[in-house]
Amino acid sequence: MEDQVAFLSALAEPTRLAALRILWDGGEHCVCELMTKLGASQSRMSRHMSALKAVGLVADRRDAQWVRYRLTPDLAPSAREILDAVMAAVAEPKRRAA
Amino acid sequence: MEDQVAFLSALAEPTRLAALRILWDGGEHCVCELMTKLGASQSRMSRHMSALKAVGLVADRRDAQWVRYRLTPDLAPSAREILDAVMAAVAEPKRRAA
DNA sequence: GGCGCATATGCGCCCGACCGCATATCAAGG
DNA sequence: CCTTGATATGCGGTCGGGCGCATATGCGCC
Repeated sequence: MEDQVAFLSALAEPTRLAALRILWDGGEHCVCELMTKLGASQSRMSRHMSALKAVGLVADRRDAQWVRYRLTPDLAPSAREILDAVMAAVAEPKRRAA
Repeated sequence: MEDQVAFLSALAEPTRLAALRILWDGGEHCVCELMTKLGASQSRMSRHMSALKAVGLVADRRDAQWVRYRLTPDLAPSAREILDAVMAAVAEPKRRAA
């Protein structure tokens, strides 16, 4: 169960959640793009991506001077389902609070 | 998005997650039962349940000297889906790490 | 090699989450 | 009313997460 807690903790942070929402398009995105879009400092964004990588949510690839992040393609099914549900919730239009 | 972060934060704690797993049977459970089953102190368990209540995950009902907690019956659909996915993951038999 | 852009990381700080302990509150029963 | 069992809460302490700043590292280019 520890895995799930770590996984959920990784999701439970605004910047990381927002980053995942961007990665949710299935494409690759460099740190510089994410930090710009999310208004985060460089070190902050780098660390957050590192945290997402640590729990296996994202993968990275070096491409020249950039590091391209993407969602882990073969994410475990149970994790995938959680992520799907969370992304669906985040993408939702505003309603009254739950 | 803040709501979702609070919601996920509530899930991202071992004792709370374990408590939800117990409540997952759909029934009502008092604090004394939860604290015993989870090996948590009284104040600790009370506070954790309070935290779950604060984000709308559980509802409570006073029954004589006990307070019976249960999953919020009319949980918002998006929240419900996340909870379902998480519970399914937690309930899963052990496999290789995600 | 030197420069510049992109990224990672060491370091120290701060703040909030979580805890235990003690105490308050509440309900039932004698 | 007093006690007893169940639950909530005020308080202080600890610990870890997240941050900025500075610096290191990686990479391409000239």
